[in-house]
Amino acid sequence: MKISTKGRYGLRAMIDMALYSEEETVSISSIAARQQISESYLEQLVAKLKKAGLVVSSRGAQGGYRLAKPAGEISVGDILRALEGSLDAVECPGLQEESGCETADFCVAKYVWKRINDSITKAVDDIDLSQLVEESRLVEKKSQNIENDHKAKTVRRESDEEINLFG
Amino acid sequence: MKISTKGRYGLRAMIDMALYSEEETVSISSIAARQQISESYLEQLVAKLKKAGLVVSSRGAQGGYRLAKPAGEISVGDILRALEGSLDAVECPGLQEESGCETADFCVAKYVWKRINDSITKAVDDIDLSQLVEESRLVEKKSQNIENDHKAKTVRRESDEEINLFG
DNA sequence: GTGAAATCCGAGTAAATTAGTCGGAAATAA
DNA sequence: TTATTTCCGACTAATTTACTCGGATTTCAC
Repeated sequence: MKISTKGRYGLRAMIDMALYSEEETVSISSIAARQQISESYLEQLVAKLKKAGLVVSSRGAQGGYRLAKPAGEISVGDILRALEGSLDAVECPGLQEESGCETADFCVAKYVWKRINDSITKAVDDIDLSQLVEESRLVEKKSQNIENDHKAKTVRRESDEEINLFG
Repeated sequence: MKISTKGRYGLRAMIDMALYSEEETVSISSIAARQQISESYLEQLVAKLKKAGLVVSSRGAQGGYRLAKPAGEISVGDILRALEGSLDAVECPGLQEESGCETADFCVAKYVWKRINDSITKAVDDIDLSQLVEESRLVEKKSQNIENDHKAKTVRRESDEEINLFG
């Protein structure tokens, strides 16, 4: 019942790309360095993201990757499904019409599986990359402000917004 | 990102027990037969449920298992956690205070993991065994009615209630 | 045109997890 | 006393995870 390193690293890579790929392409090696992920492993993950049409690449020196669409059009669900496959916690045949499951008619566990699946789907499809990029810039700004020790009130307001968005 | 056979079989076993253990204990072998689960494997699962205090046993001939508390006091979350361990899809150290994660301050992926974890927790803790027992009796009644081909309107009303409960 | 920097591609692999099986000891009702 | 049942630990095959590695191909910069 865990999201594997594929999904975990892959989402971080996509956030990284969203942050850095607006003007130029970013290389696997630069993402790997920033995110502390093995380069050769990340290569595989990005290949899946490319196959799913979430990123585009340019080969050769100075090449790299960019998002294939605006960050606002890429949901966390798109990313995780590209890397992990179906996010359904239970692939219960009883949930389909004409199921192959003999006990489906009497089995009420399927309602539980459906609820869990639906709640996961909703959670991941409600967040898109642009929200995470925004949040990321907010966090960065906040830590800068704390370092500089000024504009305390502004910081507090931004922090509240963050809670509204993700709390 | 899947709930394993432990959780899947185990929940079905608990529903079965809730349906049949009100008056008498039920044996592993009878659950296994009804639910089409291997007897020796089910043994292991029920041991976990017992350890978690969800069922009690009586040994020897005519022995078996019963729920340790009323069905209404046992949530699906209790059952699945007893069998699967933590249901968190990501055990992200950045979600704890004083995390060991170096990049936690800048990592916004953690908000995603928190959301997913919370939505799963809510989904499983909102359903208890008594709801599933009720639903199960409803489904059984419905199929009896369909067989007998009468009381069609009553059936339709009950079906609507079912949708309200689990839709 | 040569070299360095990149993506691209497939194969291989150690470790962990899953989904069980098996054999037998201990308890208890009939 | 015997059949039924829980209880317990060890074992195992298959699958999945989390990578690594070697090399082919493309393209920019000089």
